[in-house]
Amino acid sequence: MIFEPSNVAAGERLPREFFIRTDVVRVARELLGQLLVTTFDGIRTTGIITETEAYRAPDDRACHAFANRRTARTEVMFQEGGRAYVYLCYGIHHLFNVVTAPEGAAHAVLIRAIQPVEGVERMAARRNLTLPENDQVPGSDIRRLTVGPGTLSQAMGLTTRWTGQSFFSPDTPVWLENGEGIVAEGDIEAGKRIGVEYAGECAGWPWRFWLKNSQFVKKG
DNA sequence: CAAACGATCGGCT
DNA sequence: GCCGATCGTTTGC
Repeated sequence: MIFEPSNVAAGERLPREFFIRTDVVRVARELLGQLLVTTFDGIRTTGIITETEAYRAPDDRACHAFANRRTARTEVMFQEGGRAYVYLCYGIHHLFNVVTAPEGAAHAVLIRAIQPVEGVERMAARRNLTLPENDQVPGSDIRRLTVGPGTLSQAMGLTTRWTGQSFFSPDTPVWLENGEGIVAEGDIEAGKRIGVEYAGECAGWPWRFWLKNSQFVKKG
């Protein structure tokens, strides 16, 4: 069965067919507007994906599995799409990626930002932030909750503990749901990926995507 | 075994 | 805009 946007109604889980497609750049675009869900602590926390980046072995120097090099850390990227790849960055930040493509191809999409929907209080607690009493409080910008790959992972309770977790196992605490279908091309902007200057010409590839009209992205 | 290096964040100037 | 924190992973000796 081939994935078709019309096959999945709003609120339903994204199926295996969505993730195992071979074009990770397209999947990165089509993850925009979808809903990331976790259910830790018996509490459902969700957010609309607003910013993503594609990473693709073997030709992408910025990808951890560049040249299809297998290590203990990157092995999960070679597994079948539809699971988490979470790794520790700078010794502090847990970065959550969605593994894509069939088994053997190491492709993944870094989730860079979400817009909180459900469980906002729990997210704030995980972030050690106090929710603003109103929108005018200086320094209380709600974006500090879930904008940035390290901060959204913390808000959602996602750590390296969950790397390899399938979105389809019966008791999984993490999965994705259809938001409102595939976002139109005109509502998406693209640019260079962040923090990959070391990757030579790959650093210039426009594989970062964000919702043009969202406040919940790094710039804007 | 030692050491360098991050797909970042937040505080400070 | 700049800079330090912080530690698992990876690679080199």
